[in-house]
Amino acid sequence: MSIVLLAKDLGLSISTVSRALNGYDDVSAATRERVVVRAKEIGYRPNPSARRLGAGKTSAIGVILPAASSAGQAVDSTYSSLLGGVVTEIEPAGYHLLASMQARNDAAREAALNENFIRGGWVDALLIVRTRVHDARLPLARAARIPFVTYGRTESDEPYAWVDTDNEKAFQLATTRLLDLGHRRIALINGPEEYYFAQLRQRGYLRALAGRRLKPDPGWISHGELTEASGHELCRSLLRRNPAPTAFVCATDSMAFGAIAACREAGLVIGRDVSVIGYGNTSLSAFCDPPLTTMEHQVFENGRYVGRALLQLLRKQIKPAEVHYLEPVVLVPRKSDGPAPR
Amino acid sequence: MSIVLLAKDLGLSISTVSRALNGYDDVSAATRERVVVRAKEIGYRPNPSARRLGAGKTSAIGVILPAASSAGQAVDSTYSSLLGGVVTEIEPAGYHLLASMQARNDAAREAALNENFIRGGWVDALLIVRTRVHDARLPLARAARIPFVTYGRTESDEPYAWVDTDNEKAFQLATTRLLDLGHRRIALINGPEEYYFAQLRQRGYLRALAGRRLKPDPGWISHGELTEASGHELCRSLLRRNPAPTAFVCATDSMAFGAIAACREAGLVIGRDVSVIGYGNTSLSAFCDPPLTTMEHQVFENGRYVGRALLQLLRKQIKPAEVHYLEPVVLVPRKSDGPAPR
DNA sequence: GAAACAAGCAAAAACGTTTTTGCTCCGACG
DNA sequence: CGTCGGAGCAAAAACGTTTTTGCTTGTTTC
Repeated sequence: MSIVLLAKDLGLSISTVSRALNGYDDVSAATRERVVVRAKEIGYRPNPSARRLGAGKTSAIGVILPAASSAGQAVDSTYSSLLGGVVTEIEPAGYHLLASMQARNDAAREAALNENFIRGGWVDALLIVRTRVHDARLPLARAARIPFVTYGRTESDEPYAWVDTDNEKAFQLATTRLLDLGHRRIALINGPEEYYFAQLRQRGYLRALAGRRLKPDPGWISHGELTEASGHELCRSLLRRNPAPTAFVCATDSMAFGAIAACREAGLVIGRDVSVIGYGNTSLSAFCDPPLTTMEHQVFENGRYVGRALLQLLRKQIKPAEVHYLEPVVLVPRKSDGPAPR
Repeated sequence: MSIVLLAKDLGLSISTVSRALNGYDDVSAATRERVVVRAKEIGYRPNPSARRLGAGKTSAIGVILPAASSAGQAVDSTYSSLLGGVVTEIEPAGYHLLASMQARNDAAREAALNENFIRGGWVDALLIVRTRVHDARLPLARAARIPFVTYGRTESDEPYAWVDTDNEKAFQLATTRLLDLGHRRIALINGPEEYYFAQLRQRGYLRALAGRRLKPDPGWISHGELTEASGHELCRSLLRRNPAPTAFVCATDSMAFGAIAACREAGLVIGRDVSVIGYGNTSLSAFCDPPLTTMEHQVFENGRYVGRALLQLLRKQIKPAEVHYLEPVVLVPRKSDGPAPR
C-alpha cells in the first residue's frame, strides 16, 4: 500500500500522486514538485508488479539466447557485447532485459519454450538473435502483436525491423582480396546452413568468384559450427583435396584459428603457403601469430542501435519497415594472408 | 479476465480454478483434471504480471552483468556460459533471468543502478558475479531480504552462499609446476586488485614461492584488465626488467595470449626461452601455437550449480551458509611451458 | 442422534498500481 | 449575470491473479 501511504502523508489522492509521479499535465507544477520531493524523502518505489498489471506493460524486453554450453562458449561471446549495447540504451528508459534460452538439440522443446516466452506476456518487445533462414520466432511474435527487432535478417514476406552486418559484402570483399593476391583455389569455411548469415556470406563469396568468371567448386564450400574445433576439422579435410585450396575465408575468427592450426599441422606457413581470413575482429586476432586478417564487426554499437530501435518501436515513433540498419563492413588487413604460392 | 472466462466456462469459481492449476490439495482430483484439460484446450496462460502482484513474487532471478563494451568483449564471454548454466536450471522451474548491467567507470551511477535493481522489487533472488574484495551488493541484497548466490567469494562478516573456483590452489599449482621446471624468476600477470579472485590467485602464487623458501619480488606482480592488450603491455614492461622473468602465470587465457605476443616480439621462443601459463582453458587455447598450458574452469557446470542453489534458497530448502561450492582445479598441460633456460 | 470434523468448493479480500470518469472551482466570454 | 470551458484534483473502476475466510455437505465419533 505504498502509494496509499504516500498519498495520505501528502493529503492528496492516490490518483493525483500517481499522475504527478508519471508526469501527466493535469496536475499543477507546484503539486508535482511537492509529490516528487516527498516521494524521494520517504524512499517510495513503485512496485514493479503492480505497475505492470495496472499499465498492462511489463517494462521488459525479451531475448532468446542461443543455447550455451561449455562446448559452445566461443559461439556466444558475441552476444555479451550485443546485449551490453542493448542494455546501455534501454536501462535508462526504465526497461530491463529478460533472457530466455534456447533448448539444446531439442526442436520440440525449443518451440514450446519460445511459445511460452513470447505468448506468455512476459515482455513488451523482443530481440531476436541468431536468425535462421526460416525463423519460427517471427510469426510467433507477430501473432502475439509484440514489437521486435532481429539481429540478422531472415526470409519474410512482411517487412520487419532488422539490424545486420553486411555479410554478403564482407565476404565478397574478402574473397576479392584473395583473388587480387592471385589465389584461384579459395575455400569457404562457413557456419551452419540454417542460419541466414551463412547464406549471405556464401552469396558474397560466390559473387566475388563470378566477378572473375570463375566457376565455384562446390567441394570448396563447407559448413560447420562456429568453433575452433569445427574450423580445424573442416580445414583439414579441405587440405586433403587434390588440388588443395591455397586460401580460406572463414565465418568467424574462431573458425579461422582452427583452420590456421590445421594448416600449421600440415606443415604450411600461414601468409606464405596458405592464406586465411577470419571474421569478427576478435580482440585476440591482433595478438596471435601471425596477426589475423579479418573483418570488423561493431557488435556493441549494433546492440545500441537495436536498443534504440526497440524503444522507438515501443513508443510507436517508428514502423518496423523503417528499421533497417546494415552495418557497413571493414576489412582489417594483417598478416595471415599473402600472395598465392606458385 | 482470462481466469474469469475459464472459470465461467467450467462452471467453477475463480478460486477453485486458480487452486486447481496451482496444485493445491483442497480441490478434488477429478475437478483438477477437468480444469487442467480445459485450460490447455482453451489455451489459457496466467498473466505473469497479475500472478506476480497476487503472489508477491516475481519469478525472476536478477543478475548484474559486468559492463560490456567493444573493448571488453573477451572479459565477459565467460558469463555467457555461466548464465547458460543458470538458465538451464531455473527455466524449467518457471523462473526467468532478469539482467541489469553495471555502469562503466561511474561509481555513483553504478551504486544507484544497483540500489534500484535490488531494492526495486524486480526479482526474487540475485546472482552476484564478479565479486569485489568489498562488494556493496551484498549488504544491499541483505537489506532487501533477498536471497542471493555469489559467483566468486568476497570479504563478509556474515555467512553467505557462494560458488567459486579454487583460484588459490590453481595458482599455487601453476607456480609450483614452473618451479619444478627450474624457473626461479616467475612473474604474475594478475587481474584488477579490487576483485577478490585476484587476491586469491596472488595468494596461491605467493604460497607456492613460500613453499620453496623463495622471497617474492613485488616487481614481478602486476595487475591489469583481463584482456589481450593488457596482458601484452604488462608482459612487455616485465620483460624490460633486469633480470627478466623466465615464466609468466596469467589471470586469464586472454592475458596469456597477450603475454605470448609480447614475448614473441622480444624474440623469445615460447616454451623454450620463456614459459607462459593461462587460466580458463578457453576453446582457443588448444588450437593456438604453441598450445597453451592452462587451468580448466567449468563455467557452464558452475552456472548449473548456482542455478540449483538459487532454487533451493528460494524454496528455503537450504541456508546460505550451506551453499559453499569450491570447484576443484585441473591443470591442462600443453606446450607453452618448459624447462627454465640456463 | 448430536457434535465434531473433513472435504470441496465459493465468496470476497488483497496485491499496488494506472486509467477513466467525475466533480469543483474559477475565470472568460457573450 | 449566466453559461461555458478548462485547470486541478478526487473517486472509483480496472488490471488478473493469489490467498484468506466462509459455507455447504457428508462422514465420523461418542
